[in-house]
Amino acid sequence: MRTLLVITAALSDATRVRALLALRGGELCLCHLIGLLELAPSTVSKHLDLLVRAGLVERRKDGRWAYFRLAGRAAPPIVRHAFRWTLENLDDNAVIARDAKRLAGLRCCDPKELAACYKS
Amino acid sequence: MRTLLVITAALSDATRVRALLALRGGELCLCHLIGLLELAPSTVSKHLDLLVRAGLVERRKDGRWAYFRLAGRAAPPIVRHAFRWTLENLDDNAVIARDAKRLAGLRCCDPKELAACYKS
DNA sequence: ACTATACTTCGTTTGTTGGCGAAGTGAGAA
DNA sequence: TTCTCACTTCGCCAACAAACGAAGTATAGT
Repeated sequence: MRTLLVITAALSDATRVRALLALRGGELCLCHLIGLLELAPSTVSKHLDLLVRAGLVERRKDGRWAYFRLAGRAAPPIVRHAFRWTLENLDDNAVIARDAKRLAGLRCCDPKELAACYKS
Repeated sequence: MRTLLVITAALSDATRVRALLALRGGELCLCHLIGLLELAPSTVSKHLDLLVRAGLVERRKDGRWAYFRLAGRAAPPIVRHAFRWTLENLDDNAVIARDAKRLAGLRCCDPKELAACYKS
């Protein structure tokens, strides 16, 4: 029950669902997500922390950077099912479409060159 | 997206999940759920209203009584999947077990005889 | 050693949610 | 018609959540 509630709570916020969708295409570092979501670093960090705690996302540290990716095959069924449900049930949405578009631009950049990327 | 968030929000509260589980066994009127959840009538009514708005539960009025039941086959896929996910992923839990037990006692009563039922 | 950078944690503010009781609505009983 | 009862709506309060900036941590570069 607790696990279920933690997951539904994590999925009940638009920002977190957007982050989850962004990670479909593979690993991203926090600065990518900050650029995408256009929120303060501390806010994005907290959202991702919630997703990690819910087991939906995994965190990897590399030097100063924190990389996030979707939970993999090792994740418990409840997580994999939740994720599948989310992806299969997203009606087309202006914000999601915009994110996908902007993400393509962000992905091409290494974190180290993100500053330059923002200018474009 | 909006639909998805309404559903996850509805499922992110223990009281509402308990109500949903109680309805697995079939239709219940609000007074049954008040007895089960042990909360104020207004509170339970509000919770059920949220479940109805999310499309997870249907309401039927009969005289003074309001009967609630799980959304049926006519419900959209997103709802049916959400419901299946919820049911399949409930670890055994003390509250849920207690609810199931108490519910058996409540179900035998017509709403009209609930008062007598409470005494036992 | 010092600085700069990437992220996290802390404290505050503001908006939302869950709970209650009181008042309102509407159907059946007297 | 009047009363009662089941439920809903409203108004309030306490607890929680989302946002921010500031301060803290840790790593890479100078």
